[in-house]
Amino acid sequence: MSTSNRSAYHHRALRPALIAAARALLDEGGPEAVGLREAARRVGVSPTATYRHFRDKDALLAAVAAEGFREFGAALAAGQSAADPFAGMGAAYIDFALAKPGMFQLMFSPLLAAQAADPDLSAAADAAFALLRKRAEASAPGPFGGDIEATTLIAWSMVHGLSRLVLDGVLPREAAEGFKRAMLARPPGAGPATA
Amino acid sequence: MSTSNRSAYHHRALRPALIAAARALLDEGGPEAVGLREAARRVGVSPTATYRHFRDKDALLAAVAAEGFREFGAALAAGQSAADPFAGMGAAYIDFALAKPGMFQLMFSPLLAAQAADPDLSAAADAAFALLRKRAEASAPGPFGGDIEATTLIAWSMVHGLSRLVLDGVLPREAAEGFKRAMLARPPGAGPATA
DNA sequence: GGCATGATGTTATCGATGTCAACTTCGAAT
DNA sequence: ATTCGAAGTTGACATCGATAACATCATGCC
Repeated sequence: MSTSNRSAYHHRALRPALIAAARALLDEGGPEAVGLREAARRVGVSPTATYRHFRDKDALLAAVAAEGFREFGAALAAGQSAADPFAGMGAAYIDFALAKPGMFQLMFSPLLAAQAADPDLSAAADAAFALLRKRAEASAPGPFGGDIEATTLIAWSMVHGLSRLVLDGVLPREAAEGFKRAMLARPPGAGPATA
Repeated sequence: MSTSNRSAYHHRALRPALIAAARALLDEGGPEAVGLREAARRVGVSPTATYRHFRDKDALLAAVAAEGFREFGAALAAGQSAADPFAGMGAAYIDFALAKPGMFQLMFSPLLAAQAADPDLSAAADAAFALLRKRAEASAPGPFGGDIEATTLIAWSMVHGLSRLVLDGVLPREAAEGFKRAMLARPPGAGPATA
C-alpha cells in the first residue's frame, strides 16, 4: 500500500496521477477536453499543485503524448510481424489511430511540434518514426518506386492521411477497412493491378 | 462610402466583417488563436454583438471554413488544368494546405464535423470533395489499380497525409516538393518505376 | 410625416480556464 | 531535534464564451 498511505497532504505520486487523469480526459473528449483544473480535480488536488510537476498545460500534454508515442511504437512493431510486414505495419498505424483517436490527434497536434524541446517527447516520437523508415528501407523498392525516401514519404502519407480523414469525420470508418484490404492486395514490389 | 458613413451604432455589415476578422486571426495564429471577443474587438464592436449573427463561436468558425472550402475547390479546379491533371490537382491540394495552414487546419478540424448541420459549410465542402472524386473517376484505372473508390481513397489519403504531416511539423517543408515531383514521375496509368 | 416595432448593439454579469504570488505543511538530512 | 527544501494550498487576476436585460436605430405602416 505504498500509494494509499499517503498523508493526504503530500500525494507522493502526483505526476503520474495527473498524466493518467489527463489521459482519461483525452479519451473521453479529445484534446480540447483536457484541462489542468479538471485533471487536478479528478486527482483530488488543488489546481496549482500541477505546476510543481509541469511547467504549464502544454508540458502536461507533452507527457501524455510521449506515452502515446511509446504505445504507438509498440503497436507498429507488433504489426510488422504480420505475413506482409509492410501492410501489417500500415494496418497497425491505422488501427492505432482509430482505437485511440484523442491520443492520435494530440500526438500529431501542431501544439506538440512547438513542444519539440521536451526530450522525452521527441525521443519517443523519433523512435516510433524510425520504425516507419526502417520498414520502408527493408521493403524498398516498394510498390511506389525505388527511392527509400520516396517510399517512406508516400506510404507514411497514405496511412496518415487516411487515419486523419476518418478521424476528422470526412470519410466513414468503413473506408479504413477498404484501405487496409487494398494495401494487402498490393504487396511490396508488386506492380499495379492492371488486370 | 456606403460602408464608412454608418451611424457608429449600427455597423450594417457586421457579419462579413466578423468573418474577415476571424480569418485574419486564423492566418496569424491558427485555429486556436481565433476568439469571439478578439474578432469583435478588431471590428470595433462589443463582444456580444456577435451573437446577433452567429449562434456561437463554432458557427463563426463554420462560416470561415465554408469560405475556405470554396477557395479550396477553386484551387483544385485550377490545378486540374495542368499538363497532368491528376498530379496537378494533387499539387494544388498540397499547395493550398501549405499556403493557408490555419485555414486548412480549421477546415479539417473535428470541430467542423460536428458542425455538419450547417448547410453552407457542407455544401462548400461537398463541392470541393466532389472534384477529387471526379478526377479519380476520369483517371481510373490510375496508378493504384482499377477501382474508382480505391483510387479516390488512396490518392486523397496521400496528398492529405503529406499536407498534415508537414503542417504539423513532423516532416520538413521540402518533403512536399519531393512528393510533388514523385507524383509527376508517375502519371496516371503508368506502372511502378521498376528501373 | 409621425410613430410603433423589430433588428441590431450595449452593459452587466456568470462560470470556467490557465497562471502567478505568497503562504503552509511535511519529510528527511544533518 | 532542528532546519530546509520540496510539495500543496489559498487567493487573486486576466481572459474567454455565453446569457439576460436594456438601449438605439431604421424602416414600414397609417
